[in-house]
Amino acid sequence: MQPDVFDPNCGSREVLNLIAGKWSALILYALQGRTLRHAELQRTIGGISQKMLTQALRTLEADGIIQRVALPVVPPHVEYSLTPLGESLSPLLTEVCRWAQDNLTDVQAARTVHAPG
Amino acid sequence: MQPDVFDPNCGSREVLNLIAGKWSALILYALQGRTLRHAELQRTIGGISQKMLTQALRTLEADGIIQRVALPVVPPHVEYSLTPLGESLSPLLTEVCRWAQDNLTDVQAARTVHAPG
DNA sequence: CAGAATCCCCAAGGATACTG
DNA sequence: CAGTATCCTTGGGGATTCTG
Repeated sequence: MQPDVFDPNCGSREVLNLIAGKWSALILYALQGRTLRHAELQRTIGGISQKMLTQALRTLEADGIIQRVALPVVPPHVEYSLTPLGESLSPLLTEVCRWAQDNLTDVQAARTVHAPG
Repeated sequence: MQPDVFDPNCGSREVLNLIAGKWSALILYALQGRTLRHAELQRTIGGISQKMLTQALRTLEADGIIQRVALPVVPPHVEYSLTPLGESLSPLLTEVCRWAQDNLTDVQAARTVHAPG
């Protein structure tokens, strides 16, 4: 039996929801091919709160998507990067982010047509 | 100035959030290359409520992603399909759904390692 | 700097009932 | 069949404060 995202009881549905989170795609996009620290991530991703960033990072780490490395120094120095599993997912979400940017105009035009007045 | 999903004030962020909705990816996945009626969509996507399906369809329609065709018959017959814009987005989300299915095992393994006991 | 903890609010979303 | 309307609950998520 293959995993099936159309099946609400299949684990792949959770995985999909993890990805569908408001911030996951942006975090993966930001970590594409580079390592960033907590503060750098927050600065890169405009509008994300510290709480949500931490929470998303924890979840993504638990799911094996990103790797967290804490250097034992004072003040703390924590680096986040993609795992191989994350590297395989990142390009897909990057594509989606790019699509959002590239097709913004078309979407806005559709909205105008659809909601006249 | 290019659209930038990292900018919280850029419209592309909304577009991304539209995609990031809990059901959008599944709906686009389900409509990949075919036309489905309301009830068929609900049957295909396990676990979605009628309310959420209708709501998501309305939003996707307003954003020019899907097309709604209501045949003037009794009882009502309404068909949903992708617009050209939707056709350009669908493959990307389909990839993400497939990734969720294909990498379910790895994610579950990572969770087990990460949360021992 | 990284993040844990707390408070609080609103929107997502489910369940149910009703309509053309 | 394809919705709309209503009620209600959950938790997503922001703001703020505190700590090693």
